[in-house]
Amino acid sequence: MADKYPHHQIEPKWQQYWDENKTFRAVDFSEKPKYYILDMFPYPSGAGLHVGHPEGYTATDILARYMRMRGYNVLHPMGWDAFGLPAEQYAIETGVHPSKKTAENIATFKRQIKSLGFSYDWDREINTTDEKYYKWTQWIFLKLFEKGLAYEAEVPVNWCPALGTVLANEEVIDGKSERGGHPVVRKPMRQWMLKITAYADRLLEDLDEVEWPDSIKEMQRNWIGRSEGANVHFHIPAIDKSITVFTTRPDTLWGATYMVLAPEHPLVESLTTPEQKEAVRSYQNQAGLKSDLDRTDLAKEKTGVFTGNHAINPVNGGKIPIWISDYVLMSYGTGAIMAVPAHDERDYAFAKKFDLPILEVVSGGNISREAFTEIEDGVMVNSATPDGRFSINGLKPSQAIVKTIQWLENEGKGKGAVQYRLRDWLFSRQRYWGEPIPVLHTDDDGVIPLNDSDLPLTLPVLEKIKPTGTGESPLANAKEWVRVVDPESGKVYRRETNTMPQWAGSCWYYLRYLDPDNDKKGWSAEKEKYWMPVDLYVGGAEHAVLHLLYARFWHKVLYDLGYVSTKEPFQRLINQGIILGEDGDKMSKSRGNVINPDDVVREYGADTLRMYEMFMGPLERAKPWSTKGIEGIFRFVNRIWRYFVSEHGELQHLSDVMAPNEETLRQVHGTIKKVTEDLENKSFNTAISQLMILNNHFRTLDTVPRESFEIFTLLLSPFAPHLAEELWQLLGHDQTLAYEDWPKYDEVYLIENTIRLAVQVNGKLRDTFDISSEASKADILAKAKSLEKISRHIKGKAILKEIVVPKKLVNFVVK
RNA sequence: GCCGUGGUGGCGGAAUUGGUAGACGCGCUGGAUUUAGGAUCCAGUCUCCUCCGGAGGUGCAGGUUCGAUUCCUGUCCGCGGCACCA
Repeated sequence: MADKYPHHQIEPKWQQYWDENKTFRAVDFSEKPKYYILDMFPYPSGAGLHVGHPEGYTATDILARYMRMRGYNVLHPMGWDAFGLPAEQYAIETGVHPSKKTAENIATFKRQIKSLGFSYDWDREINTTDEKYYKWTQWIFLKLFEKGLAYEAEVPVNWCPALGTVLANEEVIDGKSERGGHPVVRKPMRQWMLKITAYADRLLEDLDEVEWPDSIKEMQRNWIGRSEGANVHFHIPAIDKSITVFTTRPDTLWGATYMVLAPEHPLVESLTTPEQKEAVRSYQNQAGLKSDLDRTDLAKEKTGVFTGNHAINPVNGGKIPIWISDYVLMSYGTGAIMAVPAHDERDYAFAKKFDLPILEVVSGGNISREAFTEIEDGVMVNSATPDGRFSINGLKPSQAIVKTIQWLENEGKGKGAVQYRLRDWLFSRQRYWGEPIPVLHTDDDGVIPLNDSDLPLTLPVLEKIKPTGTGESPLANAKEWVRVVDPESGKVYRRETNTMPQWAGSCWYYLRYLDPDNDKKGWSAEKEKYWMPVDLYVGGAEHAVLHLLYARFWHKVLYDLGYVSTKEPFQRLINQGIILGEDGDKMSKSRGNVINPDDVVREYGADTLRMYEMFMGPLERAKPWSTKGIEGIFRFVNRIWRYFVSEHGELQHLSDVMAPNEETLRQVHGTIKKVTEDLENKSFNTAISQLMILNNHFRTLDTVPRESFEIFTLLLSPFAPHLAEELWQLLGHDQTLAYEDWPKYDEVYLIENTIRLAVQVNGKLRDTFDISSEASKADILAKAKSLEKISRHIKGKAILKEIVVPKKLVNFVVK
């Protein structure tokens, strides 16, 4: 009995070989077609790699290796998204500087990733915390600033007193901080914002140009949330001002029986009547105390207060009461709505609660029971101007919308408008461990951007990183760094102490890989033209919206400025599903179901881990880990090894002279076909199962023709590269197989002389039989009828129909 | 609530221009080998029945069809995202 596959020797041996020979270096500019295949780079956490990381990395690695063998010039890089809160929190707790902790974490991640044998071009490794990298992150910020896309604003932010910092919405879960679970309150603060809303339409439209999963595109569309409608002006005689509302249903203007303002609306103060002042103020206070979440939580029951004042409905002169309620958000539209209770569910609920009139203007529903919101089924009624000169009665709502907008525009009472759910991007963080924002502030609140030549603006080394407690970044503690004196004028400036969010570095890293050592530019135009766009981008679905939207936004800005040549950065996208614990739950330390890839590599080797992660099921789906399952793959690897390699380390069961027989040729070429097609479709699990089938076939042969085994080795190599390289060397080759031609199949060998047909009677399977693939329809029917099991079922019955599906089945319909 | 996505043996999963449901792997059962265990190898393994033959079966209920995991209608459940967006 031969030994087990000695992965402890073989895997490090080939990893070293690939390193020393720079086997996977991507060459800029080549006659070969290019293929840029990218992984979402990891945040190197202190916990190290978990088995979820290698899932996507293995998929891209298999494809990268496959594409090299298909003759492509492949760019497949890896790097580190290394800024972020955890290292800063760690520094605050332990006093260890984030740069030190980050370097350690990166070293661990790199060792772990390298132990899996991925074919990255390590010469292009990047690190977002490297000043040579973030110099260019800052440079892009200056471009955004020059274009007027970066601005400062007082905005209410999620202030977490315990962390002494402001959190992004995505870092707040259930009103508590994601890290630590501390309470979070809203507090207005001066912040940097990026005007992503200026690109809303293009971010939406260009989704049509990329090959992404529909679900991700849909999520981005929903996030952008474009809706068409009209802004309509309502006059308020008491204060002689008008309030503009946004509505998607201008057709229902005649049914607007009241108006609602957000409690924070600036006109609330002036239009509230003295009698209502008290009630309004107390409602405003209540609403102000609630976080957004509380407001939506308590939304089941509508609340609100009458301001005492009225507005004039512009279409019919009707006097309608103005209320305030927190179901109207200041942050969307104009912070004011016209309420049409008959045709809007929220308005309906509010009107019922406060006994406000409900007026039907679209017939077809039953407004005594519920709001009728259909815009295709239904007919406009009660909708004409008092003088009768304009009417939409009798129209479908969808037509009435268009007509009403035209009329509003002609009358100067409103205008067609588009609203987005998307908000501008809150871009500053009150943190130390991030890219410094390269601007100076003057005494009089002026902002002066740094010159390109002043970049990078590096982080000062702080002896101790601690929150200022005021909400400012710990950088504010670096007094000498903050104070800048102009040597010529002697003027004193204050540096910006906010830093950029973690998203910043990941918004353009795919460009830095193209030209990682360039210190004159972020990347060269020629290299960008050669390599972009990213042909395939693989990562977790948790980045479906934010990272991908932010990166697309930056890319479009760079496109407008002429720095990149493609409208979209990522042509194709695949989201890998998460790997669950053996118990089917999400892996987490608290559940104790975490699998450490180091343990798996030690016990089974990298080839087994790689193949198991691919064999578990379709890449996109969530799948539970199974220790028994990985042993099955380990057996497969060992069966290959033991059958073909003797205990003396020499090949066996092979023949140089024997030609493959018909069956072996069919199996080998069928496998080439199946594996190739599966790789094109990213169906790694079925490709591996086909390799198993071929290996099972080999093991039924005493002697396997060498040429057949060589093909098997090449087909196996993207999946289990260490094992394949070793076999390739044993087969007598003195160079890596990484650039061997991918095997081609010949249809000739796939033709079967005899085929097995199924025979059904009334659609039920009754028997099967073998017949020449060339047999005529008549022969097939005759033979089928002659089968004992068939004649039994058709005897004495009338055959109504005889169906022959070529190469598949025969079906008799009898009665 | 809305949007997206999925539901197939004991388990992971395979098969959709509609054509033999359960490939491959795990687990399980039996056998070989072994002092024994492990490892390895061979065979079997959707369920049920009156078992050389039948019946049922892809979340559930219907429909279209000679034939449905695949198409259509309704419905239930899991997962992900959004959540008063006017």
